[in-house]
Parts: sequence; C-alpha cells; structure tokens
Amino acid sequence: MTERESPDDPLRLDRQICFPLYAASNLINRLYRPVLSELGLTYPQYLVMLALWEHSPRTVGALGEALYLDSGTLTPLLKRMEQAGLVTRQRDPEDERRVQVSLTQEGQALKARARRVPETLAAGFEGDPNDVERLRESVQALVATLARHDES
Amino acid sequence: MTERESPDDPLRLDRQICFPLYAASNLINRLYRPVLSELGLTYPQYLVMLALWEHSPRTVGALGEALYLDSGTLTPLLKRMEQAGLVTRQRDPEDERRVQVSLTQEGQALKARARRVPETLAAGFEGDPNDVERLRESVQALVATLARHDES
DNA sequence: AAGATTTATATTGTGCACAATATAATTGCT
DNA sequence: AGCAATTATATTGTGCACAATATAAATCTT
Repeated sequence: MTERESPDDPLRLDRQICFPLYAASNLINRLYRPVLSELGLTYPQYLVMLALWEHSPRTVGALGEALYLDSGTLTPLLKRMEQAGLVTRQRDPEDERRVQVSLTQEGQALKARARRVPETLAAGFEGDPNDVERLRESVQALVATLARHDES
Repeated sequence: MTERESPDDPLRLDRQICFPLYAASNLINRLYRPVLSELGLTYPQYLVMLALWEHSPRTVGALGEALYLDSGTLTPLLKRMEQAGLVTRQRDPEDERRVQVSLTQEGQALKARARRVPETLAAGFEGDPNDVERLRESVQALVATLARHDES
C-alpha cells in the first residue's frame, strides 16, 4: 500500500493539466471513430480533410504546420488516403523537394457527406455552447503557447 | 484550388473544439518526452506511475478506469514497465481473473526523482497560474462528460 | 451442481506519433 | 562554377490506442 492523503502533492493525477487534455483527446478520438468510419476516415485523416477542404493543394509541410504533425506521421497517412482515392500526391515541378497534396473529386465530394459530422457529435460535448466556445478559445491559446515552446 | 472564405462553415478547422485538444495532447507529449526519458518513462507510463504513487497495488482494470484506457493498451505497456523493473504483475489469488500491479522498490523510489517534473514543465504552459487552473477544471469537466457518453 | 452469463485480462491487427536518420533538391557562399 | 549548408520529404524502429476477438475464472440460474 502506498502513502495516503497528500492533497498538496504536485504529483497527484488530478492536479495535472496535462492528463485531462490527454484523456479528452483519447475520448474524442473514440467518440468520432464510429461516425468517421462511415466516411472511411480515421480521426487524423478527418483533420487532413478539414485542412484540404479549406485549401487544396497544400504541401506536406503546410499540412504539418497546420496540424502540428511531421512527415513521419503524415507521409504514411497520406499514402493511405491516396490508396483510398481521396488525395493525390505529386512532386512540385517548381521545387522537386516538395510534395503537393491535392483533393481528388472523390475527396472534394466527401465534404457533402461530412457536413453533419459536427452536429452529430455536438451531443457528446453537451452543455452551454458558450462554455464550449470559451473552452475552445482557451485551449487554442494554450496550443499557441505550447507550439511556441516546441519550436525553440 | 478549393473554395475560399466561408467564415460560417462548420467544417472549418479553427471552429472545431476537438482539434485544439488533439493538438495540445500531442504537443504536451512532445514537451514531456525529453524530461521523462531521463527517468526512463514515456508519457503514458508516467501517468501510470502517478496513479500507482497515489495507490499501489491496483488492478489493471482500476488503472484503466483512472486513465480511461483499456487492457489492449495497458497490458503491453505494463509488461514494458515490468521489464524495466518499475512494477510487478501478479494474478490476484482472491480472484484469478484480476492482475494486481504493484510498485517495486525501484518504482517507489522513482517518485523522488520525478518530484521536479511538474515545475520543470510549468514554463511550457506560461501565463497566469489561475488561468491554467481554470482551464484544468474546464477540461476535467469535459472529460467527465465525454466519459459518460463513452460508457453508454 | 451444471450450464449459461458475465467479468477481467490478454492477443491480434491497424493506424497513428515521433525521434533519428537518410536522401535528394535548393540555396548560399566564395 | 563549385561546394557547404539548408530545406523538404521519406524511411526505420519504438510505443502507444483501440476494435475485435480469445481465454479463463467467477457468478448466476434453475
């Protein structure tokens, strides 16, 4: 049996800010999974599609900057999406180091089927939409801070 | 080129609540990694240690409930921690279905070396501690909601 | 008490996430 | 022009996360 009752121990699980963010991310992934699987997407693939629906084509690097991911994650993920017929990947003739990722017609068309995803999942978040909105802004601010520290 | 300027499109990346949580979780993992690697821990292993430092032994199921993880994630992770000499895993003689996970002396002793982890990483979060505290409570509340939906 | 049901953990297979490294193209320097 | 440094993506290897399934022990039912 380990020690009991240390309300001021900085190592208590419920005093960490990192843990609820980690748990929330896992739970969200689990919540989205069945909905997105009907579209043939995983959650990270859905994020790539959101980015491309806003602006296509984009380089691998631009996608990574938008999603805070690197090529080690994106390259195999994009290859699977290419296999699925959602995107094409081609070297930029202007700069052969770059790879341009473009939506296919099928990928563009998938947006129509995805339109109801946010409202479908809104139930899982419950509560006052204003609270959710404030939370989103707070976490966005935190992400900006963390990203700044990550670069340096 | 994809469509331009749709500020009210519910599929815009910056309107999602899920994405900043996902990004924050990844960035935190990245931030903790070098610090925890000096302790020989990954971030999920660190969470298991936090849970066990509060209360050991615990069953695999109890750990999973505390961390919102299932046996498919925990079993291999705990085996690696056993290999590292941090925990032991033994079937509960009272109920042979259960596996009790206990801290070893080495695992217990690691807590002393981990004490400075939270303050070491606090810099990455910056800002007013009160703001961070409020954010933690908001995300904890969200996790509770998501967990409730996850069960049903 | 025997069989059906439930519970707890383990296993298998897929897809991230990332550090470290490799490769090749571009840029900068002299 | 020639070569070093930088940049962009790909590859390799490790460790999660999870759905689906398997296995075995405990409980429930009659």
